[in-house]
Amino acid sequence: MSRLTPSEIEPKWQAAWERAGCFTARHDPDRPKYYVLEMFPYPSGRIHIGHVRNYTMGDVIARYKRARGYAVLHPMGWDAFGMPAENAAMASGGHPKDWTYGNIADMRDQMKPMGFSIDWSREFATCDPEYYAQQQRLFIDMLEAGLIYRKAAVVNWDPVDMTVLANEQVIDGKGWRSGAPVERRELVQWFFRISDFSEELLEALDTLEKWPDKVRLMQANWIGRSRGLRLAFDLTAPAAGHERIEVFTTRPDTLMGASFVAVSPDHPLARALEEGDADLAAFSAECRRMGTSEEELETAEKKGYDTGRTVRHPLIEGRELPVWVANFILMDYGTGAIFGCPAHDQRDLDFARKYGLPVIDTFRPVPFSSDVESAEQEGFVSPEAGADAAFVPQKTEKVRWIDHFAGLTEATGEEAIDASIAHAEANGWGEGVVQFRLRDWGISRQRYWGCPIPVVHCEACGAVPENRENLPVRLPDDVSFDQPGNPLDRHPTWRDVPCPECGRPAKRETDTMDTFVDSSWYFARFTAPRAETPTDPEEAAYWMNVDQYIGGVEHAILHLLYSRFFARAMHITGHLPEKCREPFEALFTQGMVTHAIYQTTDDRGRPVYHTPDEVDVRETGEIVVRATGETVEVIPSQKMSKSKRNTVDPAAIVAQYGADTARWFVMSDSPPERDVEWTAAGAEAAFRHLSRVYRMAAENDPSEPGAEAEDEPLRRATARAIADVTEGIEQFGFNTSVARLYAFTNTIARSAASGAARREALKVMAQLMQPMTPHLAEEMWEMLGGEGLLAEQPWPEADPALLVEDTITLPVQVNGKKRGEITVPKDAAKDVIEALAMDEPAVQRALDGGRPKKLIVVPGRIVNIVV
RNA sequence: GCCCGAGUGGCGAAAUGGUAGACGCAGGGGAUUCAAAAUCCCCCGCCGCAAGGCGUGCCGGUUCGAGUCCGGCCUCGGGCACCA
Repeated sequence: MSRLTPSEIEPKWQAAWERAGCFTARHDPDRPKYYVLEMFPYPSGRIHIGHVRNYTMGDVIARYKRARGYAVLHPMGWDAFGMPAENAAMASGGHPKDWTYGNIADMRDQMKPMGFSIDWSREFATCDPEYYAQQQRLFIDMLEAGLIYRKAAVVNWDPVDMTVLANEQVIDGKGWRSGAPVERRELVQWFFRISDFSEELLEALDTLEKWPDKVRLMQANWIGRSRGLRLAFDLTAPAAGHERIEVFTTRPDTLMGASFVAVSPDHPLARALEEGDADLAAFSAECRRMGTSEEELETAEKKGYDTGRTVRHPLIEGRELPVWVANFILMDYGTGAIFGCPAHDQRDLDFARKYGLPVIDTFRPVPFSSDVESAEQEGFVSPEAGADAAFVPQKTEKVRWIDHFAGLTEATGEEAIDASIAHAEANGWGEGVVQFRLRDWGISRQRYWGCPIPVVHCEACGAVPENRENLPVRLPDDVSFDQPGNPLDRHPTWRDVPCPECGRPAKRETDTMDTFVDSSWYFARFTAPRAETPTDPEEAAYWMNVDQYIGGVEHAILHLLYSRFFARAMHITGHLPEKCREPFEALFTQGMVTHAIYQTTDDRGRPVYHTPDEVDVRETGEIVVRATGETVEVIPSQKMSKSKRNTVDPAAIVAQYGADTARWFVMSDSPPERDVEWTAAGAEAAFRHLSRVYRMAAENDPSEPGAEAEDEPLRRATARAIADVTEGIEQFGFNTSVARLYAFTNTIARSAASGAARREALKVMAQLMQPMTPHLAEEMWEMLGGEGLLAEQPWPEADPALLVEDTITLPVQVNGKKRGEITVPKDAAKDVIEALAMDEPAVQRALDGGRPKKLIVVPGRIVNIVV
């Protein structure tokens, strides 16, 4: 019996494709182009099954589009800068560069046997000096275009290791290595002016029709456009040189319910007051002993400090409000100061209750019945009357106002906000403003393994960009990681350079760029990866935009938003054409592959993680570390990540069953957009199926006679399979395409048609399987006498005449419940269908003598009898 | 805490508002075999002898008809600006 042997056929066909140059992207003005891109990987060391899933999806699209006649660009590269390389160097010696390039080599070696139709000649890593040289050029162009500036910003500071920590490295408010409580510290850093593009980035979301709605919504919320009022509260007595506090509010309609003003600990007034108030200074210091993440700020206990100062309410003569410093006010948003209206904001209410501040209703619900005077009579308890829940109705809901300054009685929140802003502007006590949540993008990182910021600091000339002919500013190789902090800071021969402008002694910028910068333009670089400029205009004009971008939802906001900003910046600086302002035409966010995490703890109580192949499941169900027998704690599934070691290595599957089986397996079963919990069962079944298909091709004999009458149904089934599989691929429903191919296999296997007819069906099967299992498909194509390489054949077309069915089966419902079925000619008249439906015995039984009130016939779909 | 998703048999899942469970896994039965492997065929949501009833996380609503649309919850996952 013929056997499928992947270890023989897979290398054979990979070599054949290579020889024929099938996957080299060719700029061909006579053909439509198609650029398919999967988010490039971080070279962590091993590919995991999530990568296989991601790149197989892209490969299915790439191979399909090639068969459809497109000039396809399908490149691969490495997002190669970042912290893990430095962590590895600190943990086990060695150099980040060696670690990174070693990992890249390993991962490339793992990926090539997968048979992805990638143009490897365009490969690059972001840590290649040739790449980051162009990134530095972009930086200088953007600096000159006014898109970059410097300002102070807070970072997580580890006071023991004397180093800046990433949010990820702050665990329960402590540094992950030192265990010391982190502090917030201000550093002067470089920023991209992404917030200048807030309005545009928001509005352009509407044009991204082939993006998932959820991603557009997440981005819109992130940019966070809000209309509100800016107004000032005058201090009753000037304090530390301040006479007023400017606040921004999105709910100016609740101003009559204001009962306190709160400012951020970083607000200039709070800082000034610290001088003469040791308790306040202590409070603020405590606030600063906290990480910088919004999550930490928002989930921390809300705390405040009464400054003893007061402000005057702008509209109520004689009302004075206390001024508090509160840990939940962000200096980065609005003016860093708010007024609190506890009756209509839960956070303010919690704060007011905690510190005994007044609660004043400004509106109540409109009573449901017309014969009562107030909501109270219907049992509503307002916050002012002691309720623990703030009254926060939808802004579209009508409420009854109490003594509103603009004279409102009943109005929705939206109407009230508009009226309030209009009133404030007309009477000169406030100004309507549009505020965005989006902040400028801070890119300075106090680390070695990143793209050096090409700037020199000169005492006379200030921050001066490096001369372009001196690019790249290369990372020095002779550095050590035996002490914390940035090795560039303690590298005098690299750091001390003459000023590019005046030539006097100066110092290089030792911060490097955020790695998000690297990934914000790599897609453009792939169009001309060896160009001496960031892009080549002709290549960019031809290949851009990315027609289909594929990646994880976890990148829905930051990476995609930064890339959208960068595309605009590159257009402004002349590196991309106008049409590239939105660089990704279509986006598909695939689900993550998740797996349980196996954790033990070391003698200091710190977590130790174990990979799935390091543990055994005992008969009792207990899961233990194979080497030590220690019982592990099983943490529920999360996305696979190197740091949690819950990754599954596809190498074992590939070694046992081959790449096609791994590819087939990750495309089947789960819909691509959904997360999938990895289980090893099923790979065996996938291999069995591929073997079966292989055998059917190997054993096909075209001279074998068959029942002539069976040829036609097989041709119909073939046409149906072409239509359904194609639709599945077009709609990213790869799992349904796979299901259709299973069904088609069964149909062929059971068909009594002639050998020749079966051969034709099997050739189509090979064509339809080619995107998913390319090696098997080539082997079949060859065995079945197909011309040339299957990878270069056009996609099969379904004969429309064969797709039409003569009769259809209609379900018959009684009161929405299915009771029977009728089979009718395709174009049966409505009254014929009605009569047939009424004649069904099961229908008669369900009617039970009742008379039909209404008969609904949905042509081609269903009959519903309403009694 | 805030923003965004997801939830359907024992399991992975399918289903333009129109037959819930296609296809696959696991399981059960059978054929072939001296036996086994491999292969092939059949059954397979739950309750019920059956007729039938109940079923898409929970509660309510819209509709002739809801897994699908609307409102309110629950659970799980993603993001929260220095993980990538």
